[in-house]
Amino acid sequence: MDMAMATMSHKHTHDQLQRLLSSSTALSHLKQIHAQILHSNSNTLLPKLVLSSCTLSSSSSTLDYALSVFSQIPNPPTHFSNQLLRHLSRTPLPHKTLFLYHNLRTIDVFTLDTFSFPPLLKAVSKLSALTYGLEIHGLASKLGFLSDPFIQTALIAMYASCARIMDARLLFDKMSHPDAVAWNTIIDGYCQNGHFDDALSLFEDMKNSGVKPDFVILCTVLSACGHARNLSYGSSIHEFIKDNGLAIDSYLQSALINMYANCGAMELAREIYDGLSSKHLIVSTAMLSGYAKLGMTKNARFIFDQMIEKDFVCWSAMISGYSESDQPQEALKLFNEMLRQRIVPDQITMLSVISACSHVGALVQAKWIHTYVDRNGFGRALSVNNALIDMYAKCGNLVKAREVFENMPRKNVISWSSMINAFAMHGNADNAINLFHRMKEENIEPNGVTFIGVLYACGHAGLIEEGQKLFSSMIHDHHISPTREHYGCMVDLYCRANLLRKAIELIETMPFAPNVIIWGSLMSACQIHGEAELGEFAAKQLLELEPGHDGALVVLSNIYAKERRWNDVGLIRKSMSYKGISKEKACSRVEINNEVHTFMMADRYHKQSDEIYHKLDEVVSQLKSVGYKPSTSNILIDLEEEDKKDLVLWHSEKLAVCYGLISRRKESCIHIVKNLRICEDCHSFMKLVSKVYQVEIVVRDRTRFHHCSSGICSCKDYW
DNA sequence: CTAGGGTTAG
Repeated sequence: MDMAMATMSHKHTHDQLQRLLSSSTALSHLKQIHAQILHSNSNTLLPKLVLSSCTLSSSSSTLDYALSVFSQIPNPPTHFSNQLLRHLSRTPLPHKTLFLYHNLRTIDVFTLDTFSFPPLLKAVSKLSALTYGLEIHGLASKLGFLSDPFIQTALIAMYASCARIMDARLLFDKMSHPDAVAWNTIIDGYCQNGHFDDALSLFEDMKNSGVKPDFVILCTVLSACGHARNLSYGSSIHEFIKDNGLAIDSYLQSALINMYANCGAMELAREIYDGLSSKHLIVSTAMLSGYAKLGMTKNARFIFDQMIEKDFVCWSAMISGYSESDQPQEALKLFNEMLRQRIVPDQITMLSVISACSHVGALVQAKWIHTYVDRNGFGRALSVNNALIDMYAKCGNLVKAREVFENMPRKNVISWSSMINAFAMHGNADNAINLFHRMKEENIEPNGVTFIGVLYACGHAGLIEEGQKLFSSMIHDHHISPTREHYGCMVDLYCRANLLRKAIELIETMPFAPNVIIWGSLMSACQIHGEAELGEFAAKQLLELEPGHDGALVVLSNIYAKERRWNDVGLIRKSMSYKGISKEKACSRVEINNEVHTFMMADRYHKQSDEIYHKLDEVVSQLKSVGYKPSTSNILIDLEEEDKKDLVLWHSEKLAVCYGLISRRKESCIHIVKNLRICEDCHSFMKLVSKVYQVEIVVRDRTRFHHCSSGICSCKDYW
């Protein structure tokens, strides 16, 4: 490489340049060769340069460079643009393929031949960009290419991955003699759309039609078994492979391992895995994700760390493993490490990362991820934007969530539902409901999830009648049969409004047995409205369903504590410690000047701890002068009154807000994320601080957001 | 010697 660079100063022959092109390993080097090519008029080398830069890396900048060189080539031969299309469609950044397609279209329609369509459709499939798919289908039709079986199969794949499985099926049924590839594509299509049982029955159809299952189809079917958690069918395929003495290649190995792993049969997966002499990258990824899905992230990480060769998929698997197993910080850490090692993520990686960011709830990280997404061309994907809406909402920034939503060129029912849910979470019921009506005006059909959002919004804003109307409209106008979750929303709506009789009536008449969530909602309502007797009943029902449910035990003891029945409190505490149950430790994070600080109750780990407690004293006396009285009614433990006051004052969110007051820049709001529900005392504390110190405070607790300013909270004390 | 399908991440 150094030698190559050293020779750049003098003029090169065509052959020399060609050799340099094949040996280049850096973009900067290719750019120098580019200059030489132009200088020596060896323009016939430009295509070679384009392909070299593509194979060098699939990062956004390298591909952009390749495309810009391509655009300098006058009249590129079709076979060459096809090669480039094919290459781009296989990178993690398939939208570059469509970019090239646009350029080609502006040159001349007939630079596209039948060979151009499969890669184009592949890119469309990866992006699930139906609008492009339809356009390209139309173009292929105009050019008379639809009888080409390659294009037919690619179209089936395209429709299937754009969630139009029926269109895919129609095309498939039109094929007179579908070959193994076509069968596989349609079976895989059903899998992608979640119809695993249909996929398995199509597999039977295929066998009956006389087409012999090949390796590829066996892989697809095994994967269907995994998704359908159909261990018996999966095992029977395994038997079939053994009986027919088929050699098991690395694809089949990973398909088998994955099937067992997805069915939760890690021992069987492990059995195959341990027997392998060399652990192929993909096989290891399958094992890794099997463990990750079961929440066994340590086992997963062990495999990950032992892998010598890692691609973006296994990084994604590990990241999503953390993200889905309640370790979002680890997920983000790993993503940073991935970028440091210059591994290019794709859309799916980004979805996991965005989801991890939502779980963490830190706005700085959220904004950083958003910038990254936009700079690297992921911002066009519908699913990515949907995830961004949810992320901003869960990070407390409704304005940004809305900005993403409004700027989306295309929205689907998930986009609308996410935005409605975002408003609901923040107690902004009016906007949630307005958006719901706007959605209907734009003829987007709401689904069951959409209604969960609006009903939740109504419940949290005390809009009883509106909620009842929507619930009935869902059933009668939209023909959606309510699930247990919908009933849960309605029960909660009545509970919060202190219409406990109606809540119970609904619980008794609904066609489901009440679950933990429904009893929990009734129980909390009783606690807030001081209905000790009914609350005790609900808590006991809950404990019946889930003995040792920590929330129920805590609430039950709170109910007793409020009534000063210390004996009963003691009994519960004893049974909790006996069963080894304890309330999850409370912790709060505050984000100040792009840094995240974590506080536990009464902790002194922070380096400015003294200052924080000093501030706390000051704040407390300030608030007391405007009428604040520490309320100890929610303290579980039977302590002397004075000690309880200290405990409640040392709640982690109070420490966090004091740190915020010390360190925030002027005018900025204080943003706190708490892992549990905020207690009554902290809630009034926050409201008063927002008034006395004229600061906006946003608290995300376990279930919702509280925006406090000028002494008022967005939840209207109703949570 | 340039064309379609597979395993792993959601």
